[in-house]
Amino acid sequence: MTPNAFLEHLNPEQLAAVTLPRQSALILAGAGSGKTRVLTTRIAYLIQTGQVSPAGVLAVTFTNKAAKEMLTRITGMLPINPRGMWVGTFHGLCNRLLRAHHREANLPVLFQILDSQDQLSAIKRLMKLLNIDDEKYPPKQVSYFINNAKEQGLRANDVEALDETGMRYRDLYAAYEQQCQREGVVDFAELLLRSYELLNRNEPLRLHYQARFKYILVDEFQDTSRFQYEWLKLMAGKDNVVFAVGDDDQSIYAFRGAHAGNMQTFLREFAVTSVIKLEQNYRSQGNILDAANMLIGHNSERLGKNLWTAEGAGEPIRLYAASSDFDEAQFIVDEIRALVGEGVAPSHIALLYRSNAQSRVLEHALFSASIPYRVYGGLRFFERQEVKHALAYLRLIANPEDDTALLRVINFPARGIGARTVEQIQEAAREQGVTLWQAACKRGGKADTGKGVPAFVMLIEAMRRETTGLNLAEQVEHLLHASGLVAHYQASKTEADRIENLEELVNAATAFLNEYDGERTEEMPDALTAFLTHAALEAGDNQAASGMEAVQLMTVHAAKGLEFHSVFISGLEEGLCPHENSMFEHDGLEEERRLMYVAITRARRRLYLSFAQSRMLHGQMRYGIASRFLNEIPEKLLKTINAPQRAVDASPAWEEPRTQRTESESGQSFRVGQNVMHPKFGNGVIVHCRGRGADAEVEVNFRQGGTKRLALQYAKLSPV
DNA sequence: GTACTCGTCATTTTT
DNA sequence: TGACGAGTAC
Repeated sequence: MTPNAFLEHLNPEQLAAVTLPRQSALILAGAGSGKTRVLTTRIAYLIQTGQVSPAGVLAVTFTNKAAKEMLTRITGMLPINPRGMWVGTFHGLCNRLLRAHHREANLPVLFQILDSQDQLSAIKRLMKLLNIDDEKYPPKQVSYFINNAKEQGLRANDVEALDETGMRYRDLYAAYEQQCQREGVVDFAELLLRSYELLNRNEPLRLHYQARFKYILVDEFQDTSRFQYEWLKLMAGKDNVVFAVGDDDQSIYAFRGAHAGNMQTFLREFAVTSVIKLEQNYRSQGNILDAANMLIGHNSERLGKNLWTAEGAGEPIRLYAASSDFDEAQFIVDEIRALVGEGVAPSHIALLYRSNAQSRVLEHALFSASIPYRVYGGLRFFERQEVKHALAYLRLIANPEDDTALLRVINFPARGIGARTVEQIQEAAREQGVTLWQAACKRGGKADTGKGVPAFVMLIEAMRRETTGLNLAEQVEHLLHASGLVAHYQASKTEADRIENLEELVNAATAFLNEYDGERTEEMPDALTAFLTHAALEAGDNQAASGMEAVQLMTVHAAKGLEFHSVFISGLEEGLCPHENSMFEHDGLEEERRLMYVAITRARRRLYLSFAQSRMLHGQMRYGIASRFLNEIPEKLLKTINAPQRAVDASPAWEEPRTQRTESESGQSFRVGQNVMHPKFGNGVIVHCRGRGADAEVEVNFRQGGTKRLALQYAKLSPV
């Protein structure tokens, strides 16, 4: 291979980014502009030209999937062993760091990682122990408080408590931290905070890593949190360079801590002189890009970018105004049929929506039409309860002091250890300042009954004995049976299908083992711990097996990074998209607009937008008006599809049928769609009319205040 | 211990 | 409307 073979098909901006001399840079990469390609080619280029060895590269991504993809692409370009490179998520890299230096970080060798579920149950457990009212202090709030503090780099005694409640939360944080430390577990936020503190405090170590990682590359930079940015700064030190790739227009995760403002801060603090914009889009046709550009142009806080394509305008964007959510779904089904008839593969068609609840109507319509579909979201593999139970046994083998794991399975499958007994153990453990396991061991009783605490202790000890010397997959296999989990689910009528997942867990262990043996590292001496870490850090796929040709249903968030031949964006109504809750959030509307932008730019060739005038939501009929975002797309790009007169949307039988217009007693006439003014509620749009004369009623969707039903006789409505 | 009822709640989600 | 958690009755 010639030195620069992989540079050949890059466009000028991509090439400039890839071959940039050693300096910090910000690559503003629009949707579909070849972002991943630039990132991976940059790494390959740096190594190929001898500017850095693989060991000098640190690349951060946001999902494990992205990390994997990156490694695959790099090794596809260069015949190198990727081991030396550090490519992974923030959490994955922090884990690696803490494993390698667990002693300095004050952690046990085999520390375990708590996922959010585990964290919450650990908090609940703690609060029960401390006898704290969980009505007054909801465990969810407590976990939010703790994670929030950690995200700001604050330990419990750094937290300022302004009042009684604040003090309570702070104390809970402190107690929680003690509990974690005692049990040798860390939560997600702790991974980041602990490794930050480690590097910050330990100068030789910090200098070591700063000397090592000459080049730091960050993917999806707009999704970094404030603390992750601080972490990067610490890692980079004074001399290293950061190559940040991101798109402020695609920042849709502010609600979980992403801070797109990091981009501006980065420009300033790293004295960035090279900002390269990748604006050529290789995905969508012209009309789609124009719509996206026009829409996002309504946002004010932007670094500024305009996507363009070398391809033609393509088809117009289709807009459908449905009378109801049911009608909307029916329309989508009809169009999918037509598309598939034209030869579009179902898997290249996506149905996007703002919130998961919207999928139901769509699923129903698809199901009735016998169109195969697949819904993304929901439980992931390692989050399933049967898998969690099995993992808890694994965790106990690795470390019986893991109280969270112990509580999970001490009586599952049921072995006659009731809540009262568990409380006694907890009480004893608290009094003696020991872990539950130690307390359980001390607890006397007949062990030969096969029941009760002694039997449980013996079971775990026997498991430890019997699994030593076995490989990971064999260990998993063994304890699935020894624990009684398999027998339990086999005996159950309703949960027998969970066995499949348990079997899948053995497969996952086998697969993991194969990979792990190939890449055994100094940081991960123990396959069992490595597997448990893998399970916590990477929750696995949302659905077990699919791969079948099926239409793809998902939220807009879940669609980020994907592309489809045809995309349907449904539910484009005020209150849904933009979501009503976003109105109270800082930057809320702009984030919603970015969400819409992400949705639009998923489409390659065909894009459908639709909204429904009525929609069943939370068991109640809601009447909506078209999303403001639709008005922000130039009409010339849209082709409106008229609603065929399907069945008039169903009103309950006891109500007057709805009409398009009505007249008040005084003879004033109103029609659906008309803008009106109300002295108290302000401006709004009529969405439905009912009755006439003295009975005349209208439903008005007000800009502020939502939908109201008003009797014309009393309401002082005036046309605008 | 389990099966049932009742009440509550309802963006978006990765690690 | 419907999913889930807590609490209650057997």
